[in-house]
Amino acid sequence: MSTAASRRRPATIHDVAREAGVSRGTVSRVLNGGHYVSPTAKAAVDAAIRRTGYVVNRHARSLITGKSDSVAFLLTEPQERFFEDPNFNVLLRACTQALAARDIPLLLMIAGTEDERRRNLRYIEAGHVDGVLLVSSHSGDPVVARLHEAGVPVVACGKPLGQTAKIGYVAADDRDGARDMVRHLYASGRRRIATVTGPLDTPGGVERLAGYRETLAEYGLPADESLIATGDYSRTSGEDAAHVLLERAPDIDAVFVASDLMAQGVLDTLARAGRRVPEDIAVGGFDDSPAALSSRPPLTTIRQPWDRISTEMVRTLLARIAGEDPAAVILPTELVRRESA
Amino acid sequence: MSTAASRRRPATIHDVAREAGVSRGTVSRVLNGGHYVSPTAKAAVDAAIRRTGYVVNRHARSLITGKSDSVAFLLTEPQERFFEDPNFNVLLRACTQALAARDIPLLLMIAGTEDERRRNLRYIEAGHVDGVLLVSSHSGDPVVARLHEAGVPVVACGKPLGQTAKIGYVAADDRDGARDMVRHLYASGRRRIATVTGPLDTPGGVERLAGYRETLAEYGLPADESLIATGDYSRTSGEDAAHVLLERAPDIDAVFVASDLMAQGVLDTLARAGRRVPEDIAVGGFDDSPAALSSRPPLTTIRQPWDRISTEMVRTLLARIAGEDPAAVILPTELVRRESA
DNA sequence: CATGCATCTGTGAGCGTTCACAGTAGAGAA
DNA sequence: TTCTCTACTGTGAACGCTCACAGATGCATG
Repeated sequence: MSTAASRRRPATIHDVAREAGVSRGTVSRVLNGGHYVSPTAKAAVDAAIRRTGYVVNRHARSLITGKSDSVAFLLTEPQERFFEDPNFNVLLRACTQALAARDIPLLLMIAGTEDERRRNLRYIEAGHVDGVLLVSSHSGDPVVARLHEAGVPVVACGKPLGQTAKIGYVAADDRDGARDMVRHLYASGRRRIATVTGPLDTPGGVERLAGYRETLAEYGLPADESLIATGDYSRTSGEDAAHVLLERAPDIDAVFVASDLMAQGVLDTLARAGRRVPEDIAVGGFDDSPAALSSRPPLTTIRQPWDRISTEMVRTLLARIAGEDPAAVILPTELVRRESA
Repeated sequence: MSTAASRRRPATIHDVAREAGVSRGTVSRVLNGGHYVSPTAKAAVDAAIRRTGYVVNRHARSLITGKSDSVAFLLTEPQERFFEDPNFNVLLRACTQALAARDIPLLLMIAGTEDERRRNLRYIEAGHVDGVLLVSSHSGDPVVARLHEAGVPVVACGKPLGQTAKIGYVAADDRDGARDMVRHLYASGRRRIATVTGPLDTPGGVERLAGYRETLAEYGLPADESLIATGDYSRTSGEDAAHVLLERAPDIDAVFVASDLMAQGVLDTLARAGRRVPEDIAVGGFDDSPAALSSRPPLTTIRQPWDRISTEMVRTLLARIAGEDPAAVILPTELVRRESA
């Protein structure tokens, strides 16, 4: 068994070449696509690789190619959101797997504090990764500019706000999703439709609000600012926002909430205020997170195609690394009807 | 500004040496601890590093040292658990940050399918990472044996069941946590205490059940097998288990559930069956996940020290990589009293 | 028969480090 | 003085790979 040799010292390209009776160059060519290699040579090399258990040493390769064949998943959120938001999990998992399919490892980086931000940027700018999948919803994030300036390929999740630099991104069609939801509320007979927005320095905050406004205008409903409350995507901020709305406009018959988590908070407040959902007030969420199913009643919500977002992010980033120009990809959302509206 | 040079081609150790007026060797020594370097030379090198913006090329270093200065976080769970279980998030985040503090990148690997498992093992066995943080609760996982066999340092999260190989791990004291909870239920006057266990091929499944049994015995309560139902940590399995229990033993006055998520399911079923919590039946969970707070009523539960578990995993793994023998670390849990019990 | 072109192959050089080793200088002991 | 020891420094030689290049072969073209 020559496979036993794989225990002691890992086989090198030399070992494979000797085993196959060819030169290093030929083995290398087989490894990199097999162009300009005769069928016989290729077969011999493949067999030798199998026999020796050879696996390419990525460090040696990277040293000369200057590429690392790895990608960073950089999260520049304050920590709470990472935990509370199930979308991050789906995103992270799907990105990992989409990359794994291409044999590219994913380096997970969390830049919550200033110190972490510095460390991670240093690492990335040193060229230790070929590209960055960026999750950073808040605008004015200095990281985006730094990365762009350093010439590192970046693809963001969600449109980076307030960014002069042209940077690729993949996002769900927030605005259209919001429109769908408000249309649905209108179609079920609601006319006093309020909204709880996300933070207005996030794309989800502004875009969903915009969709809400457009749809009201579309139906000729008055633009009443007292029907708009702002939250921060947390459950408690949903509770607070609902209080505000009930006080300012007790006659509302529907609320479009910009996230399921906040919608849960809204449901809590509504229940405590004795309002029945959906009989008295319809509630629409956004995200189709697990919370949407476990809430009482189950939330009608907007599903974002997180797995497609992930695969598109990976695809776009790899294209960017290969030299393509940055592109924006907008993916459609889907209305999920449950009992709350 | 000599910093401008950092844009074109990254500075090498050569550049730093020239800039500082010393040899490569001296720069290298400064980089690796600064032993056998005169104060003047060190100062000159430090200044040169700052001026040139030099960052060590890890590939070149790894090529010669044979170490990668990176660690894999390997998840061999079926996908659902990863999403549903908030503990994974805390664990992943804390591990990432504990490693980042030592400038060690974390490679996230998910081995759900057989194909992914093979790919990841190949990568790890090729020596591309120095060690593995393993999250794999089910017993008989071939990955554990493979990694151990390949001589890769591994630290598992939770005690690996059914493993002959001696492998380091870090875990919360499941058994003791379960004892605390059952004692708490007993102290509040309950005498017909049922339990919903986790899968019995997971440490959390067997250990928490063991703690339950021990405590009943401790109080001289009869060991009644009809009071024991098994779930799979999912919410729906909690619902089902509660149905089973109510049917088999309608007179129960308390349930110790081996996870908060299942406890939520139990609460649902109990509510539908018209049983009041905690008046009729007390419910105790396990994990202190966000679900514990958002459920009605809020769950009395057992908190596992996930941040400490994470830092201990990282510490133990690094020690293992440095040559220490594998060690088991058991960390204490904490009873969190809320309204459900 | 020379020429060109496409296909295939081997050979050095070098990527940016670390490591082993040889060597220097200065301090203290014989 | 001479020797030894310690602190420090510079110099090849790797590490395992890819890349550019040179050379070889076969086949069609002029």
